Amino acid sequence: MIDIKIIRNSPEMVKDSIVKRGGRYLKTFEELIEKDEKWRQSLKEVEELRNKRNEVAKKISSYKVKKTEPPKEFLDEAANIKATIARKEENLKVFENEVSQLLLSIPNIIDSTVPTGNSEEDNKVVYEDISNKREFSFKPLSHYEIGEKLSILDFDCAAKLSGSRFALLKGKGAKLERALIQFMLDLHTQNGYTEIFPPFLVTRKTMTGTGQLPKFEEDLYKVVSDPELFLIPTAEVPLTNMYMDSVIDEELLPLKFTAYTACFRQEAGSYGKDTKGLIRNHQFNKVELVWITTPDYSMTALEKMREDAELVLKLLKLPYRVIELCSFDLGFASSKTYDLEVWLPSEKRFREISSCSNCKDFQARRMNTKFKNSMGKLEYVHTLNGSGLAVGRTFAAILENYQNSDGSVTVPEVLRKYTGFDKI
RNA sequence: GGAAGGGUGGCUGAGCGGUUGAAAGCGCCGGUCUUGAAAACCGGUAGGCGGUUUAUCCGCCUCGUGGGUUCGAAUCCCACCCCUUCCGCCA
Repeated sequence: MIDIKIIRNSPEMVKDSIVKRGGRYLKTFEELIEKDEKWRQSLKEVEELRNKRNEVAKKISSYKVKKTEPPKEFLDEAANIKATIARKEENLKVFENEVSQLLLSIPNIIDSTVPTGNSEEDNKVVYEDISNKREFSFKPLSHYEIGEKLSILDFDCAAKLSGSRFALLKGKGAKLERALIQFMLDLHTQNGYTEIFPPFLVTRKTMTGTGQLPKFEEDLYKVVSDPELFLIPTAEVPLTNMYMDSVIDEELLPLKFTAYTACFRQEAGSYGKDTKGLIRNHQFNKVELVWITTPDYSMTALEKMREDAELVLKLLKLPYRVIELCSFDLGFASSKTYDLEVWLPSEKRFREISSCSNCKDFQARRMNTKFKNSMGKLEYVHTLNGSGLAVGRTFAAILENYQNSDGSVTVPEVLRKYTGFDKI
């Protein structure tokens, strides 16, 4: 969440940021301002009463300590105040809850360098590497056509087991998926990331820490037998929350984590979109990157993290480009985001394969994660996350970009020591 | 799932109804001593929120979480969560 003091001191700046996102949150914002006013008024009243109560209690205490009876008028006054407080506190609690819910529903302030835009058309291409883009002498097939022909992907079987938007990998396909995970993790751990294998189920509080809750509950899978537990939609959630409610030594920063996890998303609201193949499934694999840094370093960290994710594509020799998301397309928790997009020959277009975001102190404030700065003061850390990469989409990109006219697929060189075969 | 014990400041750990927001130690910051460092000694050192200021004061809240008892709760009661140990079950 953003600092409510910033909202109070510069409401126009925050409003401007919300408008640039497309104005979806304007109503919430205005309601927040209104409720905050009421809450502070109510708080003032209650605090004054509590102050009175404390003073009377202190007076009574001075008699009790001396083992003498306090005057009856003190006791009566105290009882009186108590009743009033109880009434007013109930009121206060209502405002307090409303304000905190509203505050949790306001998106992050966008960074000043983010291009303003009204649709994803306004996203900016900042880099392109198509040196590995092939000219096909035949009509390139889609990854699911290739996969099904080679019997390494079976969507019918997956649908039988689980319904739509699931994949079943078989034989060399299953092994290629595993090889990709291993390759990515090895690469990142060599680059200074600490590998984590986190829980795939996390609590409501954890989901709130990174911003998936309370706004986006309909995107998550929940556990029916335990309403506090949710399946992670990304490893960003457990990784970033590792330092929830704690103070980190500044010397430990930046912390860099990588993890492979399965990810689970309901994909509500994407009916009819990417219904075939590996692009948009309810369950998919991803290798994630997370940084926890000091505020002055987080923008540099974003560039570094993006490069670490790009390296995977470079080594796999896949054509890709880097997009800087415009204000409209920016995620809820992010203040600045780069997307990496890989070339899919069958679609003749680039598709998102990684998203690298600087969330600044937005998540840290929700998680209560701080560090002690050089002045000895506690300060919120900055958090960043990025995919390094989405495994299923990488799988798809390999099938498409490395397909041969005879229907076979060549395994990228860097993967061969993991797969043990060079052709599918 | 059952039983017992426990969750206190950045950390360790005392307190178990009335100036206790909290002893002591560690750590950290400043100072003395020293050519410098260490040691020793002296002093300082929780966070959040509201108001007032813009840097000063006042107030409120916080001893796992949420309720309750009381004029007053870290301290008593209830529920829940987590940790440790033992038993049971189990990949």
